[in-house]
Amino acid sequence: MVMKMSRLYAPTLKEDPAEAELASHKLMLRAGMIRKQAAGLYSYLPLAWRSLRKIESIVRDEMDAADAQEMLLPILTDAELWRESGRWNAYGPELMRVTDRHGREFALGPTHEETITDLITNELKSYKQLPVNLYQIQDKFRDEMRPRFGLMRGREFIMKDGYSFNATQESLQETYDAMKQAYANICERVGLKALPVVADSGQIGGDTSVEFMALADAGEAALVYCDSCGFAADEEAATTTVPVSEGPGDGTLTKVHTPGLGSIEAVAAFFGFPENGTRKSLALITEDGTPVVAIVPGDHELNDCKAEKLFGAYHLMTEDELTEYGLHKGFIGPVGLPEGIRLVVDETLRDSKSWTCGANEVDYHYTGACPGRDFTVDEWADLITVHAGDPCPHCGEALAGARGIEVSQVFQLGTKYSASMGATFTDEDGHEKPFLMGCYGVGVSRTLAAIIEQHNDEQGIIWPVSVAPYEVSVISLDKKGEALDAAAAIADELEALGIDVIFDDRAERPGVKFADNDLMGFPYQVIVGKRGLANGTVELKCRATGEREDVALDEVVPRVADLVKEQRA
RNA sequence: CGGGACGUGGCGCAGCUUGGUAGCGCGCCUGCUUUGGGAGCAGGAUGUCGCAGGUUCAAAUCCUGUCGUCCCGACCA
Repeated sequence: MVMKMSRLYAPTLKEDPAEAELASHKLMLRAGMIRKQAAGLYSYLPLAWRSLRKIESIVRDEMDAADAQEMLLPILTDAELWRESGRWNAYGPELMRVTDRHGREFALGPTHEETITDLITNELKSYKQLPVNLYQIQDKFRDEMRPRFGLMRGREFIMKDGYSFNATQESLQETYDAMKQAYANICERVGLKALPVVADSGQIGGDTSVEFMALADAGEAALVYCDSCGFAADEEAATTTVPVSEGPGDGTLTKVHTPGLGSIEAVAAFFGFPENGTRKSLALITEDGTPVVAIVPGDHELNDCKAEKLFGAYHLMTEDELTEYGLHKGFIGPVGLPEGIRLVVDETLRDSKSWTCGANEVDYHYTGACPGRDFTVDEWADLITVHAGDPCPHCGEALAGARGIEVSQVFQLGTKYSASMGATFTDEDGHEKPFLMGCYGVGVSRTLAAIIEQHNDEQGIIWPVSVAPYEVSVISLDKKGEALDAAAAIADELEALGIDVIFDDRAERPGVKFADNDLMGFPYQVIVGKRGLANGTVELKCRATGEREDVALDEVVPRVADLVKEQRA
């Protein structure tokens, strides 16, 4: 049966709801696709659900083609497993916890490394059974500090999560590469312009990771990419070799009176040098209480993500702590650092021999400070946040910046979970070894939001055919009579050809129908009215281009069917 | 969790400063007219003003608390 729009549960809104900020969020609410239940919790109405199922089916298709097998794990996971992996505490308040009637604790799965590892531990014993790659599509739960932007960051969301178990690094790399390719295919097929970027592996752990970023100004993530060599990275993870200019002076250590110049900007201006020629010194306390001075080029920031890896849960020194350690805000530097303070310097400064930096004395800076000669560096490390304009680490060309929505991510986990949970197999040589694991996630509901974010205009959503809730809408301009009958017949014929079609049979005025159909974004509209029928034609409108064309009544069905089938991914 | 804003028919908002009858637009229902880009006229329904206390003769309005929502920041698919 052809779906009739008069029966469709899709309450549309004329005005933007006050709570929505992003185009995708507004449009999904306006087009009657989603409704909020509570912060970060949404009901998917029929239109959204149809698109989600299409996205899922593309995901399944690609997963199966890459030799992964679908299964389903329980959403509730025993706290014991989480304690074993150490994440019951490490995951923190983001883990939704529930207690059963016996007082036993469970987590609502935010991801399923523990569950899957526990499962296969008992079943996979030999290298001969490997590799195994399993996936599921399921609701996930994360008690986000700040759910926002509709489906972009929900507390309950749909995710495809997959896990591979491999015997060797080569095998893991192979699976990982296959997943990466599958993810690129998925983005392409759902109509997303996405960039695979080098990522930080974050909370899940492990060492190698790539995120797929759907390019969108509304994206929460900043990324940098290189037009010449194709390198791309999450700003959090990007490394670079920033050329640093040497400071003023002839390279001899000189103390300069700089009264009141406690900022990089002021110091650079004072010396008439770019900020890049100065050195920014930050005093902080690491997780284990060690005082550290971290130094980065004056025009760059300390990267929080990198710093946390190095220092643990660190914090910048408070005024009191600065005093306690004999440091002066605005005039901190590497020369004459008080005893006991560890000096960590960004890699990019390795070859710089003439620094302009604080003198550890109020109102004084040094020029010409030279590492090795005037002070000793305890550790060189990658500390800075890379910016657009910095050179590409591979080819040296200037990096461009963009914003993106992280729609999927692949990780090589290594033995992080298998080791802590005692998940081992027997290798060829008879030795027991922990599995090498990979994990692969696609934010399915977020992908839906990202697609809309990339495909919309003033009028509403513009669905790619592959994920449109309906591929064609047939609109009757009359409430009854020949136009209605002709439209009904066209809709029937299209459906018989396997096209997803919806029939706008509503007793609404044409303007209302056009507005709703544009808002809901069906890729093709077949508009049937008396006027055209008198000439034996109907109008075919392409939502994406806005082009309309009169097509003979008996040609429109094959015509639209072909157009649709061509564009199915 | 820190900072900011907001809770008034289904949706978008006004009213609150200076306490006293709850209002507008959209949507909804009925009728007539209209009918190729969100129609016109006429009639109609819908509110414990987030919740709980307090002040007062009287609270949407003032006070206290509380819950919820949104935005900015730290986390992530």
